[in-house]
Amino acid sequence: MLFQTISTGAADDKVQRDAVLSAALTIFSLEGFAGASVRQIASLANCNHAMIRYYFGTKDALWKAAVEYLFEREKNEMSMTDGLSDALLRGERSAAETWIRRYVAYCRRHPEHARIMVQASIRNDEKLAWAADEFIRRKHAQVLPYIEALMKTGVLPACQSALNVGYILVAACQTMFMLAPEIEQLYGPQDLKMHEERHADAVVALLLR
Amino acid sequence: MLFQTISTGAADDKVQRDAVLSAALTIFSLEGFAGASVRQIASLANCNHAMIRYYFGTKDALWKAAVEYLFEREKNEMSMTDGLSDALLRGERSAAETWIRRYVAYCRRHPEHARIMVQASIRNDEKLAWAADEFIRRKHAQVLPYIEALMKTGVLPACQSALNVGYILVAACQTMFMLAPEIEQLYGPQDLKMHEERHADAVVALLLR
DNA sequence: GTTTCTATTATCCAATCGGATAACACGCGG
DNA sequence: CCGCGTGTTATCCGATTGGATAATAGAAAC
Repeated sequence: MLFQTISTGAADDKVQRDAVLSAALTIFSLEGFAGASVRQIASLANCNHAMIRYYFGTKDALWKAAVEYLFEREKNEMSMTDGLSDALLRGERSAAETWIRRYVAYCRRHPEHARIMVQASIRNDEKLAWAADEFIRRKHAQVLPYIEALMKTGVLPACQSALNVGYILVAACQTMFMLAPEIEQLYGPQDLKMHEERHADAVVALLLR
Repeated sequence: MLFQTISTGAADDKVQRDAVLSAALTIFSLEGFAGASVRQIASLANCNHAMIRYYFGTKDALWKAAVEYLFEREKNEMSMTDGLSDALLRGERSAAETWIRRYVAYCRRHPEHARIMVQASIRNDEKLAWAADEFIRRKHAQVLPYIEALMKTGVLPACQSALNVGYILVAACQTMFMLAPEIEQLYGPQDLKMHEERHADAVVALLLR
């Protein structure tokens, strides 16, 4: 079985596989795809770099597996009750506020999400096309109707393009945590948990009506 | 002289030096620092990679020279008349709108600025510390008083932290152009000039009161 | 106990990298 | 016309990389 001399069941495979994928997310997000080395990821996950190749194949495939793992985790942590989704589609302000607070909390907990995807979106290569087809397009199709409904009820100001508003909203939520190292470089160590509440307040105050 | 067999004056040095720095900005922003190679940059600038080492030193030094060039250009293109700066410090709405429109236009023209600095701000290394000391701190000291003044007059909603509002504002302006490859991957080739106006409208409508 | 299959590690390889140095070209002062 | 110094290129080097393969270990089947 995976990464284990003494088997204690299939769950171990998953644990160790998750350790590799989690290490991959960390290294890829911090170093970029080109700057990350499979050996570095293996070292962080306490395994041999040939092991990673054996189970995940090429570095590209490892990146895709890590991104799949990332979006799967996001789906679990950000899953919407039907009630919230419906309220958003009705353009209700309280639903928008709940949604923003949950997303800001997610961005604080998992800054590697924005980090890895922003770097992928800057480099216009096959991996971006794959991620777009596999995840990003789907998310746009989910979020843009919310934006349009919120603009219709006036919770978000009416604009020509919901797409632009969507990018502004998402960027407003995630950028500060994505750039946490910059902020700590400028202002010293930060209490990010405090920033989470403060930042969600700011996003709500700035964007919602 | 620089990169020239037959001299036609010192201006050529600057032109060729600018070509290298411009190429460096392009490659660094697209590939990241680790992913960029000095040979690739030299090739884009039509010179030998040893040439770059001769004039700029290490890869780190080249990156710093490129970032210096970047911020110098920004200073030229985004320079404020005293009138605009004073109006912002008085918290005037029209000044805020002018400022946002100019910054959005800059982000559209030079997406490599956000790309290179975001990647630097994610990787917490010596280069980030250098950029923070050299440029970022200064810019914060310039912008945060504007934010505070605009909050005081109610053009921006009052918030606990001007810093958070500042990051939201800057992120709202730059993210869409930084991620242009993603948008084109999703929706096909875009008329970014049209997006510039549309996006500035959206930022103004969403953030200003 | 032996065989077999698979998980794991050790090793190897060609390519590329940043950086250093040697070789070269060529205008300029003598 | 001839060194001389500087701009430029060619080449070399050790390190690291992604990837491939050989060697090994160790549990399960028999």
